[in-house]
Amino acid sequence: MSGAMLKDALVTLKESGVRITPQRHAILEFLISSETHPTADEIYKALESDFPNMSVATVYNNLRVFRNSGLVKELTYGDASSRFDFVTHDHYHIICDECGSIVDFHHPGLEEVERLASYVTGFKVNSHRLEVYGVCPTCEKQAVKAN
Amino acid sequence: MSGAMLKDALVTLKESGVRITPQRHAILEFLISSETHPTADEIYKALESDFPNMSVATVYNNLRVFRNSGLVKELTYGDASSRFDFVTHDHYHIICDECGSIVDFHHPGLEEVERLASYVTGFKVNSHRLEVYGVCPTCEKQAVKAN
DNA sequence: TAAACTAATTATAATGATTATAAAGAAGTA
DNA sequence: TACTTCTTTATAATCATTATAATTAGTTTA
Repeated sequence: MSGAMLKDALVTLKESGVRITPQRHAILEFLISSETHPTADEIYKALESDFPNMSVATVYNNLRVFRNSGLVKELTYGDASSRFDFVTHDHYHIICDECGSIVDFHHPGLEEVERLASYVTGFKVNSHRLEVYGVCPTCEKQAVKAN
Repeated sequence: MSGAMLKDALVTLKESGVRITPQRHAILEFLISSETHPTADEIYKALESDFPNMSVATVYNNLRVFRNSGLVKELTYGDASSRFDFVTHDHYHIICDECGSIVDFHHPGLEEVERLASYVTGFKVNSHRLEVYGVCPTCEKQAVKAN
């Protein structure tokens, strides 16, 4: 079923006039199979063995292409590098304050919040971003052990 | 009343053992009076005339100090520089996709979302981040005019 | 009030993520 | 197959932010 997602993504790209190169194929495939919201550099390193000559710029360029096609979402957290997430169905992220791990969770969209924001500010609303922060079970366990 | 906010902030700092320097005083004052969620560089430039010898590092250092004391919140948006927001009472931000302007709005906290996220993922929740994106009235007017 | 202790500031260099550039290579098409 | 155009590569540049080390200045206490 992740095979179908890849195929769909390739069709989407082709339809918007984007050429399918081996590098693009590999980056997409890696993103889809990945559970970990990788950084550009992690993608680069993961594909190094298959593409020894690939440039980091290629990874960045293509992530931008994918983002512009709506296939990939960029997650930014100030300090560190951006992370990239293949868009499947809508979900939110919860992020561990200790180890930085990112876990998906589903929740109905926050249309009510969007409506209120629009009403109060006069903006025409396009989208929103929500993240929850906390401590993941693994880190919590270690904290308990340490006491 | 913004004078009271500054006074409170200075007390908070003093109580946590942070020295009050003229630079810190000025940065805080500027942040409180500012409506625009400035970047570190904007703060630096704004205070240049009063503190011709101040270093950019001082601005960054002190913004970190203020953040650690809970006085200031850092807003990160990937591409550009971080923006800094003096914490008054809880509010969310709505951001214009066209011109980047940031406007505050108030909404009851999303405790329900936090609860669900915690339940689904097993995380101990600390906080959340919510932003709404759209087009501000000014940009909307210009878009209409352009058609 | 002045000495002493320690933290803060300054100037500068370093870091690290991301982007720009220009030449070489490869997709897609007639 | 040859052509056109987009993509990749390698490298240098940019820009925000942080580290460093020397100097300066708050704060405390006698």
